[in-house]
Amino acid sequence: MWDFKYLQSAEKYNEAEMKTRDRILEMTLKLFNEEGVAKVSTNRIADELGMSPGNLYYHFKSKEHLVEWLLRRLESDLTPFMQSGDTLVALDDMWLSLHLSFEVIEKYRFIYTDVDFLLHEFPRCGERIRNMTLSAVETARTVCSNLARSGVLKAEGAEIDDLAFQIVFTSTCWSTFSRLLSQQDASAPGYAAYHVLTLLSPYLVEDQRHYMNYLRGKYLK
Amino acid sequence: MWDFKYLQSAEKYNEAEMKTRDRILEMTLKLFNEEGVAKVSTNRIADELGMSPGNLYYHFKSKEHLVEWLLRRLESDLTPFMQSGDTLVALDDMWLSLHLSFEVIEKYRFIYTDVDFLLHEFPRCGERIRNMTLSAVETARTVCSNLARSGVLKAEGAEIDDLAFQIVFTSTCWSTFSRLLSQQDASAPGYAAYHVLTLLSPYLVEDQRHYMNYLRGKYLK
DNA sequence: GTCTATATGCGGATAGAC
DNA sequence: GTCTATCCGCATATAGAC
Repeated sequence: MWDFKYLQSAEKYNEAEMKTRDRILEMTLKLFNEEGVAKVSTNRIADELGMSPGNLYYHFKSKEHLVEWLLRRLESDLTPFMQSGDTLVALDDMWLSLHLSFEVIEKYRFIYTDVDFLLHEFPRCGERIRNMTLSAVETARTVCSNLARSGVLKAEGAEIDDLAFQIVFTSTCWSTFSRLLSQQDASAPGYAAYHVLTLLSPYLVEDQRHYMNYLRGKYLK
Repeated sequence: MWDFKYLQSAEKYNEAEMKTRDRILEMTLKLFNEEGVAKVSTNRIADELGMSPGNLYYHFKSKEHLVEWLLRRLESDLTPFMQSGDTLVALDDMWLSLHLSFEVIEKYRFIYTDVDFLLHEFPRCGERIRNMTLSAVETARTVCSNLARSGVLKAEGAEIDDLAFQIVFTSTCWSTFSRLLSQQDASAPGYAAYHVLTLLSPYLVEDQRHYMNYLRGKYLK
């Protein structure tokens, strides 16, 4: 009987805690994306939530932990794409996968626009970002190899390596560059996909290139 | 007679002042590059120079002014390359121009690695960086057009625009990405040139592509 | 030009009451 | 879980003596 009550109250306890934790993480993500990690203080985050700084620190014991948990979320949101390397054999599959992963990246864009700050300020987070990026290169290489094997892509050896590298480079740095070029930047994820497809374009076999130009065109309304 | 003396002393005054100003700017550049604008305080810069904070503020009345003067230097170091668009008709010329401008960019890399912070913290500087980048795109477009006209490059219209855009994107963001991938990063400017040449590669006419692969190869010791 | 001393405020983070 | 109050340190920037 009180077992049940205990469980209930434990559940309630967790639910409430998770709710506050999530509210904090969501506000943190919003502010970090909008104003940058360096400029947004923990006090500021608490303020915007109508919450005391003490309470925020009850849930996350340092600013670094806020970054770390957001990074975990990014990692887990990207996992499906990182594991799909071998299932992508057609251009269509690859395009969809790219497009969806850019939406994830755009959601956590501060990780990329503030990467240099994170590298210096929170080395442990920097290490995670580095590892994530390195395995993204591996995934991209696998995808390109498979596209080449299935005859969609005409590239070999070093060309594939360079291509995979440039795809990840573009994915990683695009938000920084697009924010530099214009303050209002709603269309950023679409253009990232556009530019990655542009990188692939010259290596595609003729008929696939036409199809891809059709896909690319859709990003330029 | 005291006219002369007056001039002399005015000169001395300026020499001394310029020397201190330059020492400050050089140390600032070094520290900003190594640790980021957000992390390096004006007190820290003064400390490293064995100088008082008051003295530093006598020469530069705010942190923003330090950034602004370094930005001016970057702009003036890049000017020759920005104006050379129409004189580059061979691949060789373009390559050399690229290589040299990457050395300049690498020298002021903090401008690029901290661009998002600068955009938020010092909007006036952000505006300058944006304008600089936009005119770099214009220059790149001119260069690509000329290479196409002289038969080195096989590209037209939208392809040239995309290419120019990607060249500037790569130049701008390369240092951020290379720093993400490895802490020790001496070879960064070389690799930036390598990747820009890789972007051009598929659009070059046959014989030029072989020559360019030779150039690219030199970056991979 | 350069220094010492200092104003002023905000940053991250903690203690202890409720 | 949440709040109030607060510690401590460092940041930018200035005043005024030398």
